[in-house]
Amino acid sequence: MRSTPLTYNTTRAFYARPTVEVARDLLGTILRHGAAAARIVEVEAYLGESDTAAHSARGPTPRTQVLFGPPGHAYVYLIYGMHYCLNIAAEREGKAGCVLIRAVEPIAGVGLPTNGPGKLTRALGITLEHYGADLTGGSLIVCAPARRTTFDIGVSPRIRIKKAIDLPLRFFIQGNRYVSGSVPK
DNA sequence: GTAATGATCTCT
DNA sequence: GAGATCATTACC
Repeated sequence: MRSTPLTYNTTRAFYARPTVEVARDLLGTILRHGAAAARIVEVEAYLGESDTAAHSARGPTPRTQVLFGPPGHAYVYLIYGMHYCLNIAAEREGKAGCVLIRAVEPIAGVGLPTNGPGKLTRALGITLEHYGADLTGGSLIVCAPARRTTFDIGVSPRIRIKKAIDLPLRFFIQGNRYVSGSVPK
């Protein structure tokens, strides 16, 4: 049994920045849900404007309203009728933009694979009940490591979307074994 | 009301 | 490479 790293909660200001910056800075942070903890190793940025691949591209809808609300809140949705995906709203209130958590590295209390968007939500027990949850305080939170670790950040186009596939908005920790093995077609 | 779509995963 | 499986969205 190893001790988990000392951590401090992320702040609202952390998320109230350009989506791409938030996405990059989320790499290496700790996602906690109850007793489960995992390190974020792969993310994708979805921009609110001029990003046809984003759910927020065509304006607010009942589902995407949280993306236009205050940053630092969870956007969870069911995809393909089977899997939940966890996103974190970025940008200031009134402007859409979010970061999809694609893969995490288990730290404690995780007994299932986490190398994929649908897998990590299942492994951490994240469901629609977390829709709109405040990730700066609550049962589901994101913490930053007390000791900053350094790593190389890899960049690539986003995976398995059908629009705007040319944009390099996927970020991951270079060489980390928990980065999803999915390869764009 | 009806139909198309999809930021996935698992098995073959 | 294909199927599972359903909420959301767009359109009639």
